[in-house]
Amino acid sequence: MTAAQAENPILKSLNAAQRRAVTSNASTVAILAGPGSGKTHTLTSRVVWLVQQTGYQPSDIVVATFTVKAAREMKERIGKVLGPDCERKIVLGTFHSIARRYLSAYGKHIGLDSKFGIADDGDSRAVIQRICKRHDFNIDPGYARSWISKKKAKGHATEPAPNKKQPENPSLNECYREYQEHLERSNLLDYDDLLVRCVELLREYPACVSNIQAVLIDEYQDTNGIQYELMKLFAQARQRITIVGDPDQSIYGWRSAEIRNLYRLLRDYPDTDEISLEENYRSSQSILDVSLTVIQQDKKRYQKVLLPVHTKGARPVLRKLKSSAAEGDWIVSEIKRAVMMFGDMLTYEDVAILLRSASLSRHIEAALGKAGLAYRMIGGHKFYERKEIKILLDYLRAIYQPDNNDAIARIINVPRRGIGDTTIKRLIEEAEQLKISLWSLLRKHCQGSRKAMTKILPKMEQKLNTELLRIISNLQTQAQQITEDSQHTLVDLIEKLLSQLDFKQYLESEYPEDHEQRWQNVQEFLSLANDFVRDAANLEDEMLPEIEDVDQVKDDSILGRFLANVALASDAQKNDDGAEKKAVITISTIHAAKGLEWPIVFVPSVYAGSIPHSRAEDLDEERRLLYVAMTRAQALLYLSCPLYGSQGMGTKVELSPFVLPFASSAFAKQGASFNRPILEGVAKILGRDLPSEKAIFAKLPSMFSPEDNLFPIDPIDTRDAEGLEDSEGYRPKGPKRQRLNNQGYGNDDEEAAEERPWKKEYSTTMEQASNFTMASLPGFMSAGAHQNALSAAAAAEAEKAAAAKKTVKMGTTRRKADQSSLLGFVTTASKKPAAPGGGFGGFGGPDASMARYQLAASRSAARMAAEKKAPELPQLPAVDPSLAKHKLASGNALNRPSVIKMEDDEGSKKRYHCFSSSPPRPAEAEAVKEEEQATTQEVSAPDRPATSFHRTTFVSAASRGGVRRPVGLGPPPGLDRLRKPFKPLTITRPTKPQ
DNA sequence: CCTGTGATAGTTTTT
DNA sequence: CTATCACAGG
Repeated sequence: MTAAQAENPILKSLNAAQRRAVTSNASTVAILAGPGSGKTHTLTSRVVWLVQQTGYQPSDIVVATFTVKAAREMKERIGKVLGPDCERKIVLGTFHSIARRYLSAYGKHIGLDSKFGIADDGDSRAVIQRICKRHDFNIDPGYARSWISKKKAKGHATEPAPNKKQPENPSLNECYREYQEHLERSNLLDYDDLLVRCVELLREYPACVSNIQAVLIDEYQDTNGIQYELMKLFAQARQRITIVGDPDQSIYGWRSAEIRNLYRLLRDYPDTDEISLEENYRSSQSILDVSLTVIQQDKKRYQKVLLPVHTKGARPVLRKLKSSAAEGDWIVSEIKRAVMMFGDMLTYEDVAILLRSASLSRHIEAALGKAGLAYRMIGGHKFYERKEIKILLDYLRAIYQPDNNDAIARIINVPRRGIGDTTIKRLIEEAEQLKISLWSLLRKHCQGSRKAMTKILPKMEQKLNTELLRIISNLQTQAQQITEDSQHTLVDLIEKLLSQLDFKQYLESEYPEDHEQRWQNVQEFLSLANDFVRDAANLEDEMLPEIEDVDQVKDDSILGRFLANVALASDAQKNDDGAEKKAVITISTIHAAKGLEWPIVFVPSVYAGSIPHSRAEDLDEERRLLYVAMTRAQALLYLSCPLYGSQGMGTKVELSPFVLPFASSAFAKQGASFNRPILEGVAKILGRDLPSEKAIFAKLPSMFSPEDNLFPIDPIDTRDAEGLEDSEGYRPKGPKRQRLNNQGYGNDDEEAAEERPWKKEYSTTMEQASNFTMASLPGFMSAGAHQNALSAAAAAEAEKAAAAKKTVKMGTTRRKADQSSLLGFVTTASKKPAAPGGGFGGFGGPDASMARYQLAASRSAARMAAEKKAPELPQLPAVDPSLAKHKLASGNALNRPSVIKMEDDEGSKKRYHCFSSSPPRPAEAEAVKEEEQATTQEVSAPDRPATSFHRTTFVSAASRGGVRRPVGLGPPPGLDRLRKPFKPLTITRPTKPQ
């Protein structure tokens, strides 16, 4: 066995503990492992092992993950080893998507219509809101929603604990009941229902999982009660379960994840083989050290070993910045410095900026945009949530399920049909009262068979009849004709919908500013639908295995599956086939970053109120969140904290309590010097070849600052440092703005002294960066790049002008706007990957981020201009404003040129038509300098009124923490082993296979 | 009485 | 970016 194991290629890449986990014969295996210990790799390998060595059929294996991304990645990895055939057969996906598959195949056994739809967030919210209003319930609909969700997510296992002192508001139960009733009537399941109903199914009809040999769960610490039940039920035939998890990375408590499930598992399966993975292959030792310092503040947690395999590496940095804007600028400068100083070894692709909440990205995006760095945003807004897409989806949902009142309600007046909110609301109420669907109410009314009580003006009725009703019923007919082999496809259906709605024209009239971009989103949507159809047809994806004597329903229509996919994936698939990979910086929420890693990680806004979030209920979870963020870093880790929060710039902000106690001892105050040993250390961690010193220095621009010294290390808090300021009256403006107004040098000395070098160095660097890139510039530059360059130049000019105003003399000559090709180089460079200065290369979608920046810029410029009553400049946004909202995970979509035209219908049906790499369309107008200048001011000193929103910080959050005790680590009754579930590797119990 | 518009304030994390 | 409010116009 051992000899054979050594030969086995699967096992070669594993260490001893991992190998034991992969090959364990125990029927239940619990793998506990810290970050970076190869959890997913181990789990994947175990799947391979079970197929290849144990001989299970791929179709008899269930692998459940928590997020879509994890599912995709695992699928890919398994496919690589076992081949696409296996990959397809394994039942692999998120809990929700697996549950949906089973429900649509076997749901009829529990009386579920197989054509059920999935109620998304918006649906649930709308329904509950309506119920609350109707009954005048004195509850916050949002609260009711989460209350209901929690109730469902808990599952039965936890239920025997209703003896709480708090008498629940009876209207909550009533709300729950009605909500459920409503969903049922519309044949909808919400996210929790998918799991609840699936549990029901597997209980009552175990035959449909009688084939299951093994169940594997990733990120087990994030499972909630109902998912635990689901896991057990999936495994009910053979009881073979493998779980992987890390309690320290449990960050989904707010979604009812229960760490307790670990103990439950050990209690329910006493023979579980427990394995810890202790080596960390990801991060440098010093990153691990600091991360551990953070997580160890949690006294209740179980100590775990994290053995670094890498060298010490550069000390993690905790940087204090003056303002959020400065924070963004510093991040940019530090990214540039790192990329430069490492020669070709690091690209922008290696950098991630991780945020507690998506809304914190504004400043970061502004700074990146100003510097012309492309980025991709993960988390935050979803493609399918875009207005124009949502409308189409609601039409499709109405076509698929006319009884979906909420979908109908949202499209009744889109495009405008002169029917207002009040009428719609009344119609819904009437339908609900009659216990019929809105759709049949409308149809009956228009056909004259039954007059609606609600007054419907003839004009409305006309439009309803000819537009809404006709379109939907026509398309319903067509939708029924869509089968695998007919020439009617989903895409045709959508295209017909588009033309019947005159959607393009609708967008033009509704969004005169940015209809083009929105129309392109629609094209993207078509392309996604097309991809979906192709994948569904070619791969027969998602098919559950046939089981003897068990019949499943297979009429799962393409449309239904498409809609389910949209609801469950909630993010457009990243389609990197063919499209050139672009090296761009990643901005992500911490939650969305789980399971991922980057060589360089920034965690900005580490202040109380952000992390821990002011509304967070569970402080330990917030700490774990920070721990997760920090442990994403492989080689360089930077935390930062501005002196003033972003909200209105007036609120002072305190360093997060999670790092405060050892802020100065554990962290460096500024970015490390990238000397040779450091560089080599990083190269070693990443397993990359470090360019020679000479090669690196040859590429450094002449005035490049090799150190992190462009920003003061201890920014001085002007307000505190100078008591006078306070007595002179507090002005709710940004610190910088204040300074500009306070030109006098009286008691401002300290501030001025601190400020001068900052500004000066900063602008110089910008120019420098510009110059050096420009120097090596090849001739070609795309229009879009040119435009970016223009605005960057303008911004730089403004920057300089601002600096000049402050009597700081700049030695450099003024650069003219059209000299700006530097950024053009960057853009062009991405097209030739190995171009010299490739460090700066990967700069794929500058148009996107730049455009966002510009948009924000021109808007605020306009606003400021208006405020000042200055003569308004012609406002021609150079780029479609909608870009600013476009946070599609794949940056590609952003770059889609507008060359796609409707008449080009040959091309528009091709698969890649949306991923052309041709240059962006020419600018429609040039940025005007004054505008940009205003912009720069705006960026550095937003002129917003101060709000004291962040009052609620650590303390008050703590006091609220008592309300919901983290489900915890309190020792479950009895069994001693439950209290210390994971022994070190050395204590190995004999395992008895069953 | 109803619809459309403008202004304003508040925005965790995700299946 | 979106829910809510006040107001003008149909």
